[in-house]
Amino acid sequence: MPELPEVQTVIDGLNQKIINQTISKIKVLRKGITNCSLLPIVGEKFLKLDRRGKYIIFHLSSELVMIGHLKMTGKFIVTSKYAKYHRHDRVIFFLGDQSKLIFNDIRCFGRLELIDSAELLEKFKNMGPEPWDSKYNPLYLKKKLENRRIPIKTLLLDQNLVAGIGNIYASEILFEAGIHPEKPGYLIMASEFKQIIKSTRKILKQALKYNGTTISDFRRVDEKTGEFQNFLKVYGRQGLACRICGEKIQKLRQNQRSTFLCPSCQN
DNA sequence: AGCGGAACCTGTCGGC
DNA sequence: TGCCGACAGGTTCCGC
Repeated sequence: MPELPEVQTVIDGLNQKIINQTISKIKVLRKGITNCSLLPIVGEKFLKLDRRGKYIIFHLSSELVMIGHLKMTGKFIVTSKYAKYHRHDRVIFFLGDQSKLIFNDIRCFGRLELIDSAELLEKFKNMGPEPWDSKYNPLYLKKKLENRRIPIKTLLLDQNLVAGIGNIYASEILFEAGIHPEKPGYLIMASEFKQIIKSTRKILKQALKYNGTTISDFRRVDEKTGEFQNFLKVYGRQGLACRICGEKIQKLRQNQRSTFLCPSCQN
């Protein structure tokens, strides 16, 4: 479900609801979600939230940091402590103000991990720059892509290249950039590096503005959907007319994942 | 090192 | 109606 815009939307929602709240009790309803017991953070407060790529970083009033990843179907929902449980609720944090923070995840791929704050740098040391970081620049892309034989679409999904892009936005970014998703890294030209960076920022910024994309599972912290699905130009539109040229949108399989493109606008 | 495929889980949808 | 396979926003591990 969640790529950078969805994760940021969740963080924005959580910022309004859990900051300065004390954790009074934690219920873990499913094993395998956490790397260790969450008991050490009972009694602590949520002080501040950060995002790195698709990870949510919960800074607490202690040396410990909780790191969350939603993977495909994870959700954070804040409701009244009296709201009934849902089928896929996995971890519940009871908060001081009579609300509860629920980690709900249909497929159980998502994770909540406690680490020492001193380990944060180490945790993300291999992750690529954020899309708005000046380190994400044409020279950087040239260095990282010039010897790669695999398709640019697959490369954009590599979190060690650039952080936060997933399967929906990879297709949308390459459509915006006018580049064919099967073009291998080493054949990308200098002008196209610039275009990829520009398109990455433009698409992600638009998606952020509309609170992310809801295809099926993604929900905001208040359970509303995102709205960017209404603005997708290729993802999920196979067989429909390209909004620019009228050509039929195609669907491909790359590395066991769907890719969408306009064969006439992208080459 | 780079690359492809399987695995991790659960649910839904389409075809027969 | 029912069964079966394919597919779903992600990441990691394994083997070549």
